[in-house]
Amino acid sequence: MNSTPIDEFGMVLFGTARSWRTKLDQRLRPLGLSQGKWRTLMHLSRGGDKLTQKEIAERMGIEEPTLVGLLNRLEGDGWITRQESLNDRRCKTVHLQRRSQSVLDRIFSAAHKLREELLNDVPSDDLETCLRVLNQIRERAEKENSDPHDDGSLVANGSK
Amino acid sequence: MNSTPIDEFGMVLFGTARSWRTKLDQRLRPLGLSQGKWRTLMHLSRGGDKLTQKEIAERMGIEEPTLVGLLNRLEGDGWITRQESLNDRRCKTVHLQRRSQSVLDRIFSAAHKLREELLNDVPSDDLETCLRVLNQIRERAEKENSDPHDDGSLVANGSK
DNA sequence: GAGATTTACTTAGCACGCTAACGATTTCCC
DNA sequence: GGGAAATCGTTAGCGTGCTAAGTAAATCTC
Repeated sequence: MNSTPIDEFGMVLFGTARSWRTKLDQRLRPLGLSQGKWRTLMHLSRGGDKLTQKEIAERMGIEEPTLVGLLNRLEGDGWITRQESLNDRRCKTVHLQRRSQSVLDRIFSAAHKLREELLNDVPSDDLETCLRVLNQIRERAEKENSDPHDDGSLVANGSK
Repeated sequence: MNSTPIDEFGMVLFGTARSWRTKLDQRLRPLGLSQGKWRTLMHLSRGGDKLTQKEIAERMGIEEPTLVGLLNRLEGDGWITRQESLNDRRCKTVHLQRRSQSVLDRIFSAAHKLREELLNDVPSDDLETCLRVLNQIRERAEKENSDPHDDGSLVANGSK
């Protein structure tokens, strides 16, 4: 009645993502970094000193208030600075401090090493299939909701 | 230079899991439920009124303190009760309230419906491959760490 | 050009994951 | 049997995600 492969797909997806994240957290913790921090630094590094907070949040797939917290901590630790934009005083651009490059190298290296450890004996055909499926699912999930008949009629008798 | 399929695998995995979770959160929110809550109820429903908190946490793949918070909220909302074990007074068993069954039905149904929406046009071969790969990754990631020379000296002159 | 709307960042408050450390109980072992 | 160790639940404190609502600046509209 339950537990078709499809029924457990979500659970496996969540579990795998959590395990991966936890592993990376453990390895980067000695550097004083966490997933949110290194992800932010990575995106900044790719973006090249001219991204606004809005743009960074978009690239990272998180909401702006979440990014604010991350940037506050990164600024407190001295990895980045915020700077008001000249053209548009609503915006702030975010800049890596000079000392951040060395830590970025370690981040990229640790992340790459972990990926290799986790993926090295997965056949590359399978990996590509998996990647394609995941991308397909994400696109579908992010599509603005259809929800043809989500019908509020589910009532939920009780609770809070 | 960058973006081999392998290099983005982690990002895609995280992103897909987040999108899926967010979608489900949105749909179950009208019921006053969140991912943590419905996952807990589901596991309780499968476990059948005799699991201790420790066992539930294990099945859910979360730590005990995390479960404590979830159970507090579920108890506050009247979905479950805690009961001291007779045999071992350190343990508590967790029990679904009668009214929880109807909400469980809706949870299972909403989760199943979402899975179908997200997965229905993925070829089942691909899906199985994907599931197999994910399970393999998770096992690898959860394996007690080897980490033969995680040594802080990783330095990585070279960047990515 | 003044008022309404939109946009960018922030604040406040919640959910849920973690580790570390504590109290109560049980179990282990001499 | 009695002290050490292990086990179970909890509390405390933090990180990272969210939504809702607030402030300041830019833009749109009349």
